[in-house]
Amino acid sequence: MRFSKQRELVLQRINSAKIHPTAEWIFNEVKKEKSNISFGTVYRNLNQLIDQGLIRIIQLKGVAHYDGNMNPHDHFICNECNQIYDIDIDREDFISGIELKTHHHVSSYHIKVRGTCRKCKIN
Amino acid sequence: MRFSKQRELVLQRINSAKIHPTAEWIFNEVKKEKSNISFGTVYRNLNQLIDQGLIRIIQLKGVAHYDGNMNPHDHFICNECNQIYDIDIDREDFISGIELKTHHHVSSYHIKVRGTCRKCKIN
DNA sequence: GTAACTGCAAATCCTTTGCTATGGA
DNA sequence: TCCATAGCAAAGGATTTGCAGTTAC
Repeated sequence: MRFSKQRELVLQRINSAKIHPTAEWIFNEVKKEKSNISFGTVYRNLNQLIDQGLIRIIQLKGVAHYDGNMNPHDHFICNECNQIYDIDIDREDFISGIELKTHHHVSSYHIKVRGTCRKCKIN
Repeated sequence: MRFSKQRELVLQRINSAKIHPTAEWIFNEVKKEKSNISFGTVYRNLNQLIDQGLIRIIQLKGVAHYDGNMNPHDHFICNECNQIYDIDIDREDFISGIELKTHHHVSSYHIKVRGTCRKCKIN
């Protein structure tokens, strides 16, 4: 992968962001420093950074958010303000544990597990 | 909510489906019985069924899938074939527990917790 | 020099919406 | 009758892609 100022800026903004930004947010941020950057470039670089394992994508209501923290961790999404918080999950006393630790009110959770299914393992 | 043949068919297909279908799959299935149904109708009914708490939506790679099983449960998504399996998660020995039970190979998981965050609780 | 990268604009994909017509209660 | 719902087609929002020019190495 060749160096590019645009990709550097995209990664920088994700890593310094306190939120889990969308492509649009990143685009607007990078634009402040490189006013002629295009959306195509932002998306192309985001996909490359994912392929390189430097960032991860979080789909929320069909909109992609990006996260530069590659340490395994989970997320708390507020139903009101839609903000995404990082959380470390302690599996004992699942919900009460989260509530005690974070002071959020938990109404539901969804665990998404990925891997290779038993059918595909054979092939 | 008034009765509609279209909505009945949409719900029926979701509930009898062994997969977690997309709007497109549901549209094609219902079309077999009601050839003039439109995509708009399918989407409108899907959103209504969600509002009524009769189905739930699962976002996967930015595409909506629908699930008629409202019992709290989680999902296993195969990296190869993208099939979505229902799973019941036993929090002890998280990954090994899933692998033993399902015979899938787990490479990662992501827990999405929802609720009201500590900031929004105040307001 | 050349392959990767860019900006731009058009295309694509999924989903929603405006409109007029239809049909359930 | 009356209003929720339908079909159709156009609009919308997010993301990808084709192309011709530019840049890192």
